[in-house]
Amino acid sequence: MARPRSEDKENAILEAATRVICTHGLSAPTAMIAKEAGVSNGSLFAYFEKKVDLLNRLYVDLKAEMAAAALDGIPTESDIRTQVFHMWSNVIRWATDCPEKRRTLAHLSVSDDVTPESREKALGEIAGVAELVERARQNGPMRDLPLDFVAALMTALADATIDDMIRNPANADRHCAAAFDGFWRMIA
Amino acid sequence: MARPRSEDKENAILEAATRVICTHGLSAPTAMIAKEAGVSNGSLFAYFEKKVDLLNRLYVDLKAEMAAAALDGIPTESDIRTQVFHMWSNVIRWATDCPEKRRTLAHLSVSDDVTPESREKALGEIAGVAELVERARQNGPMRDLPLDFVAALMTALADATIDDMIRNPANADRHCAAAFDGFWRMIA
DNA sequence: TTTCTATGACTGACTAGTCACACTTAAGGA
DNA sequence: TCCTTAAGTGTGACTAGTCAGTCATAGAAA
Repeated sequence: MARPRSEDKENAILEAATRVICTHGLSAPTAMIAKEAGVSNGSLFAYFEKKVDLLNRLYVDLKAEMAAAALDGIPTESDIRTQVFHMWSNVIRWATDCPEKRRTLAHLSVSDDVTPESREKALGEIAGVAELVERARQNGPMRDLPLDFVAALMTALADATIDDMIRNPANADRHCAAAFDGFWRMIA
Repeated sequence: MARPRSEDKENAILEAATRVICTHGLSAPTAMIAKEAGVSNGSLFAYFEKKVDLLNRLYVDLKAEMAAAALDGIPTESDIRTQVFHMWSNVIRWATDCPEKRRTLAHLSVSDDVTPESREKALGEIAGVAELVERARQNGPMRDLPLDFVAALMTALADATIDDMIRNPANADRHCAAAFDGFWRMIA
């Protein structure tokens, strides 16, 4: 009986928030996000009751998108090292292809506005990644450590590698491969 | 002939800022920092012209303190692995002993308010750490990579390890040692 | 006609930084 | 030893600006 809410507008707000937060940080005004999305200030609050709600939604969405990118086209017939390297490359390609998404995700990751519930949800989204890491380390020296911890070490290495690749594009591929080799010596 | 500016007050402001930013983030009001330091709002701006200046100073100070802690009591007679492990343990002890400083430093590290100049300065403060890493990797598989990159990988691993130890204190020592073993397999 | 969405000016709360005035220090003169 | 005075520091109420979130009104769909 009434005018339906538009999914396009919600997406426009989320995409605008990614762009604006990338450059202005989490203190980016909602008015700026709304303007960038081509939507009125008031409408933003129709789609997301509070600014924190928008932030939490964005965090989960970006994590899910990154996880989906990581698992894209994994060669399941190949040996495990090849598969994990494929995943490693996927994550790094996603991060270098979408620097705005990565930067915004980095802002969100360290924010207190992102609730433990959202972080839990995001952990669920990256289950596929964890499963691959589990198979990779199961006969290696880190086989008795909690999987979460090993996954965190991998994420830390990948993140530092991406930072380096962005700062120093000339050696990007070489450093990407070298860091993966290091990671593999560590776990396998 | 005039009343001298008090170094105690400056330190009180820096320490108060560490505590307040730890819990309230970088958006902590200057008024709150001044109150915590037992100093008037106006005085804070006598010691630090702008809020960013305080933030930058705090960043460099905390980095220097961490570097000093890292190099404390290195057994220079022992083999290189022992020395690097000593440094690794020092950093991790500092971080777990002063969680407020670490958390505030983490807030500052990702902030755009911290200028490249401050980051450069901080890099100078940790030169001793870099020198040790250089000796550790010089015959290993990462000998041809830039030292900065290898140091960044170590920092990333140490940081992820500290996060894990804080979340999961029961296994702290075991994970600390296991992560160092992994790091050593990676570089040596 | 009903029931919702869309708009943007507006509100109230908050914050970085200022400023006029009060106070403190130390050097120098008596 | 005490007083004067120059040259600052210390204070907190205040200003100017910002921002999250609201609300009255207009308009679209059913």
